[in-house]
Amino acid sequence: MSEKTTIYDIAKALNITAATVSRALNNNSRISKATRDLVVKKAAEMNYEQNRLALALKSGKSKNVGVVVPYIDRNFFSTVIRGIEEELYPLGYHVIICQTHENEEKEIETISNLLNAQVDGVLMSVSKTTQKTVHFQSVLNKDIPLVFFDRVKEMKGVSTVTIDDYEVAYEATEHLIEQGCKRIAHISGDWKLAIYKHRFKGYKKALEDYGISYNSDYLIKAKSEIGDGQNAIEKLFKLKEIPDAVFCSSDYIALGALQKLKELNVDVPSDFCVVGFSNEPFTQFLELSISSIDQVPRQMGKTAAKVFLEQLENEQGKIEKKVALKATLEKRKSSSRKLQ
Amino acid sequence: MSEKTTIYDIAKALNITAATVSRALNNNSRISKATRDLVVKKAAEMNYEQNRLALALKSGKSKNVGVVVPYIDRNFFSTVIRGIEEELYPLGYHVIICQTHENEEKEIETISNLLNAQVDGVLMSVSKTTQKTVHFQSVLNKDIPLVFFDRVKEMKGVSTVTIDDYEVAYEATEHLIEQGCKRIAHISGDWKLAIYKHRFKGYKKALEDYGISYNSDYLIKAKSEIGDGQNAIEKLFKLKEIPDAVFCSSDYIALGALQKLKELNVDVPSDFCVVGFSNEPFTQFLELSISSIDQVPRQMGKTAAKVFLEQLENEQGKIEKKVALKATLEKRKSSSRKLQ
DNA sequence: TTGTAGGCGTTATCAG
DNA sequence: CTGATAACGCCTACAA
Repeated sequence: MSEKTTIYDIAKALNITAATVSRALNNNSRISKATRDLVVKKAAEMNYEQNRLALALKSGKSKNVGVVVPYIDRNFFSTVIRGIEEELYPLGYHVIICQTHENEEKEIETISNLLNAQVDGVLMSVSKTTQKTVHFQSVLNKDIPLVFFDRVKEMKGVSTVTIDDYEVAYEATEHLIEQGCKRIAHISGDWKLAIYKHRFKGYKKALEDYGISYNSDYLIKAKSEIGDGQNAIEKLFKLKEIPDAVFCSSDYIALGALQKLKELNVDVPSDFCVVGFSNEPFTQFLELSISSIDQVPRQMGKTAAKVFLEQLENEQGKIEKKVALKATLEKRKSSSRKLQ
Repeated sequence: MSEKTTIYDIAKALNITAATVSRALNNNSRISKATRDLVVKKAAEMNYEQNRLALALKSGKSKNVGVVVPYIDRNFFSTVIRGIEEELYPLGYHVIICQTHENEEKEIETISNLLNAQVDGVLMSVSKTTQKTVHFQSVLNKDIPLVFFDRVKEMKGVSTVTIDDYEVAYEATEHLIEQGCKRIAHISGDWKLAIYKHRFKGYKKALEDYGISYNSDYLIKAKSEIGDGQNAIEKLFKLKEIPDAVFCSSDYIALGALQKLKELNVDVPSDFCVVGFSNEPFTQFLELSISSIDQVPRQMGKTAAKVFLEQLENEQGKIEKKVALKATLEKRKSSSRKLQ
């Protein structure tokens, strides 16, 4: 029972040739209905299942895609992957997932492994530390679609799927201004990642448009952890002109900020407003729920998958698509003065 | 540049045969250092990379494992997968992920696809709706290791990795008793899943051991959503003898319960204690943090991977391993009277 | 409509 | 130590 039956086994049992079996199973036009039925029946009887590996080797298409992310258990990434899987599974693709742990070396190695495994495409979010682009180039050199989502690297030949970071950051800042905030701080991330730069620019533009002068003391760069949010608030509250709002590039920073604000007995949102980024599940469960930006991760995954498929079709065209999805600001208590 | 170089290309360039190239690249003993160096150098020069697909077809080992879960973006599952990936990647395995959406048909189809793709093993958490076991049997029939984690089905030949649901449920209930709770309710899930039954039994045993008689009015079966927690509390508070604590099989239920309790102006934990299950990230971020049980998902993933590897080695032995990891109760505010 | 033969890229076996 | 050959399972010209 542990033996796998091949088309040869079926052929032998039916006294025909493997080629005929193959044709019958693939609904090839050049086959008589009689033998087709016969073969199909026998195949079922013998529990035949096509060996995708052999097919892959023969056809040059593995029907696998590689998905590379920093950490798979980050809510944002796992949701993107969910979208990718749901879009690609019905078409017969399998999704191979790999983690870089935000490590460039690992990313390079991973991509090489994926290429060796003959994936039909690579969908990824680049690691924070990544500087080189040779590994991306090696994907392109093999004419394999490369799609970046969220964390992108600008390169010729690769498609990208992002959110409109600039616009939504503008929108968030505008929202804070509308709440009556005058001294709006911004906690940003590592500018090596374009997303953080875009968010900063949207923030700054909104200030300008509303006649609020940009104060560089109000810009803090930090990692994305709770402690960083606490530290940032501590720092901001030592300034001569203490801010009255903060737009954070991460929900964890926003959470840390809120914790520290509570410690300082600052009333949120009356005296201070907070907006986060990512719409992590916890933001809505808090007593003092956190306004945040939904990055539509599932849609991003589905879109990335679709872009991959498009690239696959236009193998000659080498199309390079840049999609920016509309992210949405979820207004919650931490920044809703009027609702109080 | 889009051409992939094979060992034949190298052989041709060096005027030797492909077999020799293969040997050189695989550090076969029967090869002279001179030619080996020559080949290795040339291979690097020509950007040679081994085609895993061809190797897989030849060897019968794809170096891929399939991981099947209901939804990949559930924190618990994505963390398990993280553990699996981290354990298996260094050994050259790739992880293929598939979602069942809690649908038996999809689960059956998925496993069939995975088998066709010649995965070397299947690691999975069964869908809530699954009744049949034929698809699991078909994995075993091909002598491919099958490892269940968390949500298992008892079958000969499969290994399982779970947490000690019974013990930790006992521990949680005991903890509530120690807080002085006398009328402890339990919100359970669908008993088609063994985990829920085990948790109930642990809960019941603890009551018995402490001389508290079990009251069937205090047992509520529910799904795992916030609304279910709210409804449960509503129901419990209509009883003649209103409970003073609840042990929930899910953190979302615990959250819903707390929301409703607040609505009813019940003081937690002074007048009512709550314990959840899963240690979802949000439980610790809440103002009124929720006591919960950590299912050590990362460790579960790593363990499942190790068990898979063991099964692989003992291909003859057909060992069947049942591992129960020690889960830990994280005591937080929702049930900590003494700390208040 | 069906059979024959070759090849996808590797490795293993058997000679030499 | 190296070369030739076959085989993994499948598909697809080409020939019959």
